[in-house]
Amino acid sequence: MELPHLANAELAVMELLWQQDCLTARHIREELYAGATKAQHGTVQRLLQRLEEKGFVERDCELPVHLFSSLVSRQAYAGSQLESLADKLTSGSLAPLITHLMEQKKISRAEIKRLREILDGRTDAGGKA
Amino acid sequence: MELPHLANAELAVMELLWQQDCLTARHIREELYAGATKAQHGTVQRLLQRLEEKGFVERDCELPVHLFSSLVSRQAYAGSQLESLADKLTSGSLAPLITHLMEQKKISRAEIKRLREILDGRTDAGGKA
DNA sequence: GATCGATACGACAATATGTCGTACTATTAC
DNA sequence: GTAATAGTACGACATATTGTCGTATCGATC
Repeated sequence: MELPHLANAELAVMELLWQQDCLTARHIREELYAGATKAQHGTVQRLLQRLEEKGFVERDCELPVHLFSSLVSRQAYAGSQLESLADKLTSGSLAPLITHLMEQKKISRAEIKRLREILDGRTDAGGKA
Repeated sequence: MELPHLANAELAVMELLWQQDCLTARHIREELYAGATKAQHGTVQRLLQRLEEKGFVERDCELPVHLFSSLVSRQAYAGSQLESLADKLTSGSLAPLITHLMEQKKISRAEIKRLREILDGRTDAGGKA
């Protein structure tokens, strides 16, 4: 996998595309820069262009007003980031990471229950997230 | 927690300090820049200074040759990074991250076993790593 | 005080990122 | 066809981070 890292503004764009199937640049600008006095046309286009280069976003050029949609799911990105974290810090193993959080009581009882269900194969990791 | 992010060279220094209790700058330079022609005195001092500013490293100034030791364990750092990852991407929940890795078969059977043990409280998360 | 090793830190190059401005294109209105 | 409008492409800049180096300084030893 090994997806590149996304910076804040880029992630904000992806957040929108993860919530809605496809959006125009205008739509994204209105969401992201709602109160902005200056029109951030260029900024959004630039962000989308770079996300496209990174392979995170797809562009439908059928119409003159392009439609953008995400090519990488939130989970795929999150998973890849988690993997590289583990690779960098714990020889690829998740155990030390989770052990530490457990010891620090950073994992709630509900979360523990959910994780156990996931590991047991009952992968209805529903909950809210 | 919320520890700052470490860049590659900084992490390399921490790796050494995680392996050995305390080291001189010289020692670190010899490990990190073994084959270097130029003497990277300054570089290492700078890295150590910045790590000190970030609160990752402690300096013992008793002797004129300072001794450096880590203030943040590998696990603490890894845990904090994992937390901010989850906060940024999955509302703080680990379940979606792990679910995805499981679905992608990115987690080995052994690792699953170990994680289950951790969740069950038998926190002898030994293994390697 | 000269010398040697170590520390302190300013400065620079490279990179990444967010932003803006301008040029170009396509559609619509006249 | 041309003007006006909306959208896209992208060069360019400001800022921040990081790795690197060079120089100044400090302390101990001789």
